Amino acid sequence: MTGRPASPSTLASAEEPVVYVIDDDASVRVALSNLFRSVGLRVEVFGSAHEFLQSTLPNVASCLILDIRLPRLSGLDFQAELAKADIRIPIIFMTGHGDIPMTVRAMKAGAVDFLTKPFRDQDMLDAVTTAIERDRVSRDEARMLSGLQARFATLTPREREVMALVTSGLMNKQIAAEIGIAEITVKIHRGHIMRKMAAKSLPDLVRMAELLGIGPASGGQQT
Amino acid sequence: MTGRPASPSTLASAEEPVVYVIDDDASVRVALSNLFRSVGLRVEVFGSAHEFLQSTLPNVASCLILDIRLPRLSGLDFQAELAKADIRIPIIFMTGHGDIPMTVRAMKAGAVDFLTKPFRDQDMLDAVTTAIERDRVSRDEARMLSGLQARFATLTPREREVMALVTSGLMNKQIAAEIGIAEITVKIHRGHIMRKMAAKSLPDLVRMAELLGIGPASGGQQT
DNA sequence: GGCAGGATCATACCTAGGTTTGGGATCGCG
DNA sequence: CGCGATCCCAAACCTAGGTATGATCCTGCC
Repeated sequence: MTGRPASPSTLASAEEPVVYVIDDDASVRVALSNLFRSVGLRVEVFGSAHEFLQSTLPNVASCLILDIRLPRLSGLDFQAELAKADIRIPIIFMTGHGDIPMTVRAMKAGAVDFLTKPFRDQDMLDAVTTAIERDRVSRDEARMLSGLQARFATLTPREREVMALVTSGLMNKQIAAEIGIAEITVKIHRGHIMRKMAAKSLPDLVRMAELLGIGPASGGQQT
Repeated sequence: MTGRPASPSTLASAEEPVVYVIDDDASVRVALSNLFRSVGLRVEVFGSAHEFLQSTLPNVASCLILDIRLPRLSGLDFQAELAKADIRIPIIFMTGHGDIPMTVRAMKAGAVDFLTKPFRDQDMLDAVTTAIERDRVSRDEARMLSGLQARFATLTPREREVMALVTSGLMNKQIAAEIGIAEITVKIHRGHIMRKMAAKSLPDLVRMAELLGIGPASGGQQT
């Protein structure tokens, strides 16, 4: 199973997940690489965090395995850096001599697992399975949300305002009074909103508004 | 979650939060008790998990502090037991000689923090603040949800069915065709639903359905 | 048996939502 | 300066949603 699809598909969940391993010890890289390949997982290994950052990451479900004690940058600092750069990827830490505060910090920051060396292969594989699944879900959600946001971005300011009021449950006439325009104009805005957002029904639009975090305070507040 | 205070108030967030401490070492109990009292927090101390379980817990924001090494029951097992008994309370672990796997297990199970003795007072206070706030939010949500569920329980089977279809975005005539009744009957059911659920608008009802986890999965919805 | 609650439906009537057609005003930009 | 985008509105017209009145039927229960 080495066939690498060159297809420009956009569905992360439809492609082969990847496991990234960062470790300065070549023997660790080889061992983990073999372990993952033995269960049919794609693996990419790196000798340092720097190398990892310079590679271009495909948009597929993935996870990152790294030692808490990296050469230049500590694993925890690297985790924080990824978060700051908005690179969200589930992390599994390994450590030979970590301590509890480190563990707590890593787990609080969202690490999937924190394995002490030597660990059982099965523990690592379980952690990777969890991490990949978590990333798959997270990517699916992110993709859906970005589609929504793209459509929302095509709305004019007025339309966004009306959408917030519509999804909050106000009637057209109330919206008209609220923003000082005629009811017929609200209806027209509303029609545009439904078409631009590709909402099949009002409940549909309401759910979109929920995902977009649109409350009556989001668009504009007056009076 | 059955302990109901006799007080007329129902808002946990409006009452004084409580910190529960379970430790078999009296000096620890005293020290922590003093620490929390010094910042104006209510404290209840217990010498064992058993004692804690036998007390009736008031319905206020709270958190639990316990040593990973409890006399009879380990802190981790106690955590698991609470979860199994559906007693949700944020837990802060303390340990004198814990290890990393313990820490990981506790954090994965939702522990707020895992402090190694000796810890700085401020670290404990920070953890408690986080835990109390988390519990406050969680209790507020639970209370809101239980109100919703109570109202949903007053719906007849048919009304529940119609509610699922309405909130999924179908028109009355489509719903009528779907379940084989007249459109007028759907309208009547719909009116009952809005009144029983105390929904002020369709968007309102849609959001309730979201919180209740009601999908178009006709028939029954089991999670 | 009779009563309550649930489910069904018809008629009538009203309100709310939505589109089309057609028009007008403002504003930024090439 | 004209073009396009945005925002505004009216009249006409149609569909969808919602309520009230009154009625039938069934079922479980006292």
